[in-house]
Amino acid sequence: MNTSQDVVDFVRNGHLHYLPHLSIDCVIFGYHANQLKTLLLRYHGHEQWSLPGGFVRRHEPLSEAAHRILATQTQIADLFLQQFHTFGDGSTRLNRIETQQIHNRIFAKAGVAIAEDHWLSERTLSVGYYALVDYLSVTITPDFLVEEYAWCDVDAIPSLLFDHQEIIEKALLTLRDQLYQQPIGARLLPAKFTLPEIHALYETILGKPFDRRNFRKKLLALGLVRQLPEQRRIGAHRSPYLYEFDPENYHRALEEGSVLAG
Amino acid sequence: MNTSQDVVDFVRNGHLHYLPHLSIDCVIFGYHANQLKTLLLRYHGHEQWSLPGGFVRRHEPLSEAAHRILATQTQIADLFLQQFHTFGDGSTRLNRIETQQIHNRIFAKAGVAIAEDHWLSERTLSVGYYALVDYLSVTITPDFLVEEYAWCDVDAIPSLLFDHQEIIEKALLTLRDQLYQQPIGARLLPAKFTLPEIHALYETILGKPFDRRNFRKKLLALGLVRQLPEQRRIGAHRSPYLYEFDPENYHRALEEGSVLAG
DNA sequence: CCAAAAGTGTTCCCACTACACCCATGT
DNA sequence: ACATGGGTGTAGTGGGAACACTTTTGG
Repeated sequence: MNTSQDVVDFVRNGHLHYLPHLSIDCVIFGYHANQLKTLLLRYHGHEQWSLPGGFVRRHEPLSEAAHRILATQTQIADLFLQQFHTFGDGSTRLNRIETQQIHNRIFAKAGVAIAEDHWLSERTLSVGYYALVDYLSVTITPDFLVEEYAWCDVDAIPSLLFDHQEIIEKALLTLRDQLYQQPIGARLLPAKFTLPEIHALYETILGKPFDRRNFRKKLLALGLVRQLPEQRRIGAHRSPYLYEFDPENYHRALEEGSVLAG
Repeated sequence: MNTSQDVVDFVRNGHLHYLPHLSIDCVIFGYHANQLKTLLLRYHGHEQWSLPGGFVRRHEPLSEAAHRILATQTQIADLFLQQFHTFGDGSTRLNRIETQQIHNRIFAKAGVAIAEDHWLSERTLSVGYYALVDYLSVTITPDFLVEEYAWCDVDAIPSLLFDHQEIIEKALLTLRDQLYQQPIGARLLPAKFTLPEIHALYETILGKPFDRRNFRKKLLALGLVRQLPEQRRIGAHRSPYLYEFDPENYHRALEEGSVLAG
């Protein structure tokens, strides 16, 4: 939503166009400087951070809604989006009044109030999607209601609104579970990357160390990556070679669930 | 719902107590005679079969709703229930009129009609849960609206209402993916089972053959099962030994994702 | 010259694979 | 006796694990 008027329209007429009681929350993962990060935002009037999210139109396919929500908040060239869980157990149980207050503080920026019987004040389940993006190719389309955006290291997530903490944790677990079934490496890394980069990425996601030599051996033995003649300059150190994924072997390995050396 | 009056109340006042636009569907897996089966039901007035399902109360945690729905339709001692996907892309896109007609045929048994603007006629997303049960210890609590229940072999599923076909397929894929992370074997088998039983179960779920000797060797090497002195009589053949799971080793192996021999 | 990071090869052993014959039971 | 299904062991090998020194680069 780009203008105050958009927001007012949404609050007044949203119930005609969106499904109540259901939202979509997106955990956007990126990888930079050997750190796994997620994109968070902070609404006007709140100190706590939130996940990007939105609502489903009344006749819109669910996955289409997730893509639309992501597309309106960020401009991401090549997007991988995956549903991972639906949250409705509310470890963070908010009552109607609390929900109303949170929304009122958000929407105050547009000078519009949310009543206690407004649909946004009601209980809302949330479908969680995770997105994998190339950190460097993301640009953000600022939303009228959002005061700031930030990439946060996943091991230093600040205090979050609603049950977004729980959603991120589940997304991380899913990432770990699916590392050998989904093209997670290829989506988080740029087209050309170094061995230390992919090595650190796997260590970060799985939370355990891998022997560098065995790791490279396995990648090459499975034909997952190809070494390029180019090198990258990284300052006062030896220049690492660049690699690229071999799409065919990579996707075959994902289907078979081939596990890398540990 | 046990009586005509229950059904009438539900149709008239359900919107006050349940969340609209959202249902829960349960794929109940059981294992018997070396066949993986799911429990299906057929509503009065329909030739097609359906998954057991229901709606979420307005302030009821989602997983609690799933347990309640299962508990009212079946009496299952020891239940393992796991959310696996939320369906809202509608490969089976039904419009309002078609949805209304399906519900009208179901609810006709109670002599109550569903209007075109009734909440049950509207677009509904579905949260899929799969349950693992010990086939022999399930007893069914007949529902007023259901004409018959049946366990169907998963490789001979009949034509189903709504998008239930897709839901079962996704449940089976999930079962396959999670066989080494969730206690699927232990929940589908009775407390004591034979090696040929568990062997065939793994072959069925993963859809590929395992060498009998290597399979047993691996189970014992990981300490997953203990051989008991008892045997089972199986008619005109040699009596197989009974085994039981070693809970401690079994759960440790699941956490590590240990893979059995292929 | 030094500090920091990247590149690289070998050995050992365990665990997976492949494989076939005998035994128990009921008819 | 026979048909059916269950029980059981070994040998070979390939892949995973462990492990340390050299090279590059910039300051």
